[in-house]
Amino acid sequence: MTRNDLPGKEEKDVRSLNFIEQIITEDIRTGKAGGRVHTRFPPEPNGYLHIGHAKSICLNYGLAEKYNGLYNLRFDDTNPLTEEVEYVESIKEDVRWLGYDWEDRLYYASDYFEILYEWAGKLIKKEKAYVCDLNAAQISEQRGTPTRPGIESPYRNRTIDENLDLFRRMRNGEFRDGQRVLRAKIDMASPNMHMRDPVMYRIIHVAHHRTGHDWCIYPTYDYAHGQSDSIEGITHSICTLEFEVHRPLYEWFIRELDIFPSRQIEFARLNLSYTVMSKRKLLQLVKEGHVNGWDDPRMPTISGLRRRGYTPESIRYFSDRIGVAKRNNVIDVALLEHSVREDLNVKATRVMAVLNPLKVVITNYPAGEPEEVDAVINPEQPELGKRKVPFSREIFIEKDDFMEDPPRKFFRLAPGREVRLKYAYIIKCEKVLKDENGKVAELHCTYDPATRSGMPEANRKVKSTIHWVSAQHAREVEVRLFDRLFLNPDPEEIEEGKDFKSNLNPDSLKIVRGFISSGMEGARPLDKFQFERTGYFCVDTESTSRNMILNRTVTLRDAWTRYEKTNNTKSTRPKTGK
RNA sequence: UGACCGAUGGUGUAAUGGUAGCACUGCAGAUUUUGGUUCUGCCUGUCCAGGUUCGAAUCCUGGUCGGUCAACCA
Repeated sequence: MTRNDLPGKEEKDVRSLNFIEQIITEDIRTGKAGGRVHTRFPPEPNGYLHIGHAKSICLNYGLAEKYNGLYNLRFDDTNPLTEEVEYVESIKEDVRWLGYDWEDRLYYASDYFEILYEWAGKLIKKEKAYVCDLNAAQISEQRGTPTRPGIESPYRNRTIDENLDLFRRMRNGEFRDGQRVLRAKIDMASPNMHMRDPVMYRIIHVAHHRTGHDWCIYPTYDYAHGQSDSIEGITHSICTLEFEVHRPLYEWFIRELDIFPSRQIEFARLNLSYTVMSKRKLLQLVKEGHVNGWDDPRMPTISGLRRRGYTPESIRYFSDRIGVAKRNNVIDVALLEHSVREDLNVKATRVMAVLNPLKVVITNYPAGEPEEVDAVINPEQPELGKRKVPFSREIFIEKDDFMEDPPRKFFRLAPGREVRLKYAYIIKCEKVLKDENGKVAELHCTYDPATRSGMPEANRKVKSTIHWVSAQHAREVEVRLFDRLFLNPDPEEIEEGKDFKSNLNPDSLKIVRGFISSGMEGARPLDKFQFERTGYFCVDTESTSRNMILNRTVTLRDAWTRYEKTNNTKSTRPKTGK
């Protein structure tokens, strides 16, 4: 599946553009910016990228591709207090992994510090900016509130020369952190708080990850972002909703500076059910050890999803499916799961693995005479052909595939019943052996030699087909069964006095020992497989040849479990009042 | 008690004054050597009240509900 080949994309192109596409289409029609489309993804290198960022990346870059434009990667690195190269590297890796190539258009806001400084001087000369000696608390105090206008700074009417001199000395390092700031001179009575003489520069005597000690004054987001867009010729500067109130300021700087007019467009950020998305909360989960790092497969980070077994294609498909609008949304995580299943169904090699073994002895099968049967590599890709799988007298099947006293809708193995062993024979359960606790320990079955797959008798109808692994050929592996990180679709829905972590799912990770036989020789980290009837799995990055580790990406859709669940719920679990 | 933004099935998203469509979820059925995939069918929706119009999800007015904004964060 290539990027422009997403299912559903074509019908979508015929009609129904999202609101941003409509704006772009209109801008192209009217010849704005010469009909050019140029977007950017502007992360701050202070954390890891998550699925919400993926939405933004796919949106920004997808739009550029769709309209034959260009896209940049630009690090918004204007705050040396929180930013680090480590994050720059992980972000680049994640964007590249998603399948996007920014070619030579990798930029940093810090590339523009010099021209930004110059432009600030220009604003001072226009009497549109001034140096203010108030401290942070005073500025905040004087800014007023959303319902009450602010008051003007006593330093607001300094002369141009005095401002120029002070600003130069700020840069020269003559003042302490926080001693003075440069402010835009706009309107302290504006109903928009961001127009009340916002800070443009602050003094921070800290080394910057790229510019080192060259600077001790740093531009704020509002002063740096729009100008960076303008410098790069960004036509459509797409950001999230909370920046909507910044737009008048974004446009004010561009107008006063008389530079290329990039246009800011806001969309609603992604929220996903059963997870949290804020960097702060994600960081908390990592720091407090609720997960094992940023790339823990349960995390909604790009690196976590990658390690979980998600493919770039599945994430791009997902981004395309969720759409773009301005209203707040919560996407059902089931759509994300659907997206990987759809991709992996076509790609993943099928393999049989038993995760919860029950030993079966086929009493009429010769001992010490294993044979090989043919297994399909991927029914969605018949051209891939078949693979040999060893079969023998003693095998493991899944505990869940046997019930001593089955309900009517249970089609699998039970005393006296027949099932088909996939790719092999039909067997019949003759005897149930139990341990001292009365638990089922082993099954004795007989097989029908005439039902070997491929033979005419094999077409006999049986109610179900189960997977298996030959005991003598079985290789033990570690299997990590992941589930949703939170129990509540909205982790923020909490009782008084508790926080979102009280909604953590205690069973989000279960580690079991499973058995595989053949088909996974030479598998490398992140290789993906379907364990037939069970789910999609990928080789973990910590997997070694001695201890192979498989991560469950997602289960297969499962009508039986669903049926079982709804029925158990009714009989065994008392309803909690609602 | 301000300004700005938003409101379409359970969840998302289209329809831009002319048949409310698509996807996910759920349910039912067909096919199936994966209770997978595929296919078919079904359930469920325009926040409320007025107005304009032959005709309103769409335009207007008022309300309701939700979100954003008072970092020298981005």
